Amino acid sequence: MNTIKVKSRATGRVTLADVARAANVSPITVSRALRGERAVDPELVARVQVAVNKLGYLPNPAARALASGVGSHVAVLIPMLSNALFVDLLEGIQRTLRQGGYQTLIGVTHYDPGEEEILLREQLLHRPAGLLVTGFERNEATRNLIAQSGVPCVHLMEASSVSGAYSVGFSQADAGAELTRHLLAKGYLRVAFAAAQLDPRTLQRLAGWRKALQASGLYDPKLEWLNPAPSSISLGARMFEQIMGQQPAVDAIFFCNDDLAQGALLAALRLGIAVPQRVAVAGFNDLTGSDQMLPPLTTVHTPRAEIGNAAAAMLLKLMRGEAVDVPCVDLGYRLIERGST
Amino acid sequence: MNTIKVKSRATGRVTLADVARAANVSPITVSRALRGERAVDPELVARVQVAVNKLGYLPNPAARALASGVGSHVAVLIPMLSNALFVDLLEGIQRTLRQGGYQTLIGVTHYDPGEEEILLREQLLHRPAGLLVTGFERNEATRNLIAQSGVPCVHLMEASSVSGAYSVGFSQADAGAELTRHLLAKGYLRVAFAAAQLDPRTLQRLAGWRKALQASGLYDPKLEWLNPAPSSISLGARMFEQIMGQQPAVDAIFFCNDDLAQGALLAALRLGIAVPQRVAVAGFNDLTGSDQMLPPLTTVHTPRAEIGNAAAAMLLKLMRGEAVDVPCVDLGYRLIERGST
DNA sequence: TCGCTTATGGATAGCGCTATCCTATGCCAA
DNA sequence: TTGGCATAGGATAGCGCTATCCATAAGCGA
Repeated sequence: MNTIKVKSRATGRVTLADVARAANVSPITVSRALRGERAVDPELVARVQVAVNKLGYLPNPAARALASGVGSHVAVLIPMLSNALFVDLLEGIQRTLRQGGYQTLIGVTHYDPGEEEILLREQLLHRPAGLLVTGFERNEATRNLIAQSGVPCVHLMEASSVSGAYSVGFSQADAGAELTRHLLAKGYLRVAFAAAQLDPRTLQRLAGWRKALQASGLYDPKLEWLNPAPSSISLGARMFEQIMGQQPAVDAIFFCNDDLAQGALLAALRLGIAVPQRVAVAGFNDLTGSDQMLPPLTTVHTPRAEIGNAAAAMLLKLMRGEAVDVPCVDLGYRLIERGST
Repeated sequence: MNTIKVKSRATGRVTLADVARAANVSPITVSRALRGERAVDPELVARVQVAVNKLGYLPNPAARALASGVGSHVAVLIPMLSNALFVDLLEGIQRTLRQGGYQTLIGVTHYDPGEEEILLREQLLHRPAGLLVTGFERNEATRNLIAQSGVPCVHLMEASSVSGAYSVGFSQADAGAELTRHLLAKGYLRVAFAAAQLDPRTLQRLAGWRKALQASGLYDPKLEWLNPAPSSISLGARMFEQIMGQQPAVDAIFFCNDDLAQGALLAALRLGIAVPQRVAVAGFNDLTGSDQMLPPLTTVHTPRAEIGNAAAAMLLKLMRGEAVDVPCVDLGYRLIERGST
């Protein structure tokens, strides 16, 4: 018998080889034409394009990943999705990355360095083309993993210029200090700082608050209210009651996140404590609803969607091997004064 | 010259072939031992395990995907991350899927059927092992894509038993009706329904409300306040002002989502309208902060984390080719009566 | 004219797995 | 004994791309 034995596992999908045949060029030329890698005669590129459109060719990401050793997705590690801040950040990231042809794989670390390490290991297995991580603080193993992986990485939400690292964010410490100075300028003398979760960025805001108070000679460690529990509206309410109960002299409270501050405003309403007359309340991040509170909440607006966009755009450049002129982008913040101070 | 020409693009990572050599078996046996596919002599399995541990072997997902034609991830399509409901849902999904060894790829449709279709096409390119989509309503092209892809799919948040489809959720219509009956039982006679976004599930709750009112002979089309804009706290405030301005006779309002209801409660506070004396307010979903409002918000608690878990577990079974006994799981809901009604 | 470099198309050989077929072995009924 | 059949290991051949080397052509100074 002289029949050719064919054991095809063909999936029926149009492959690069089909396009090559239709365009009458070699497969590698199609590959190069589509990726823009190396120079290809414009006429051939056009022929390939026609064939691609006619056949409806769509590249197979798995094959591409296997052959090139790098995937067509970006791994994003963020602490928590229940903080609206990160939802906005993610929205910006996804939008920009999709336009660049990359998928976004989200890993939620729950603020746990160990979980972050595990997640990163898993993600690295999938050979992401890029990495977006929140802030700079993480355990050594994780830092080494990032460095040794050789995967381009941009750090989110902070703007410190750690040598050789890329980042997009703003100075959390400056923002904390500025909000504190606003309160001082308003005449408040005993400005408490109330925080939950105590992640690195919260602690930077704390440092900013401390610095501003110390500069005015008004710093007092008893004004620090730090609670490691997760941030939430109800925790804000509890902390407010606690502070007012134990330190009646406090005349302003800077909450490290708007959800806490919103809880505090609701608690004040419940307890009949006048804001801002009896005590002023300020938040951070300008989350949904803060402008609807009673009174509307003074806060600091942070440009997280823009940070997501900019970080993704920077990462796109890095993944394409293009040069990034400014490795550390500071997008600033904006004090928003409302009725609560 | 008789040197062997080696042009290795080897990545340096431990491959299945390395494990096979170390365990002194063939590569395919390693593959089978690790996947549990086909029977393999327990002794060989043990030898393979030892080799895997010694070498620290980790399978390459891209190679697996290319060879088998199916990826090691699940695509999830949800409408929006800014509704906390979906964040909780996602958290449940991710947790369960990760334990099953699958990655989660999130696509946000922004409640746009066209965008859903585009996202699905993109995702299908990546040959997901499974699919999780929100509800049943989508355009025909998208439905066909799902059906023709052959990818196992579970529908989230609804519990209707569409033939042949898998779903985990609860009856939105029943929940809407029950909350309405609660209001009627409390003696309210002119119960308005105020909704935004107007997605399918919202409309099902609307239908439930309608049915309950009609059953009591209290239905009046003028009590329907439907706004296609995205749901938010501030929109809730605006809608509340509008309703109270235009229909002073209304004595209770059922908002289709807690964010609207929270906005309404804040507006009531601002306007000096007593809740529930002058008008009762109820929400839906029991989102964060609803229990902290003034007065605390009556609402319907929906088990979205559990829905995520259960849907992911069902999908895991389907992806493994196991039988699913109950294709349509109803996880129910729970009326939570608080001070606002 | 000869080399030399710079473009550009293609042949070849994998990337690291799994589907598929084949073979060897053991067990049982007839 | 023999055939039938289930069990389990392995050889082979891809999956659909891209990295790498090679070949050919063009440009150009000496």
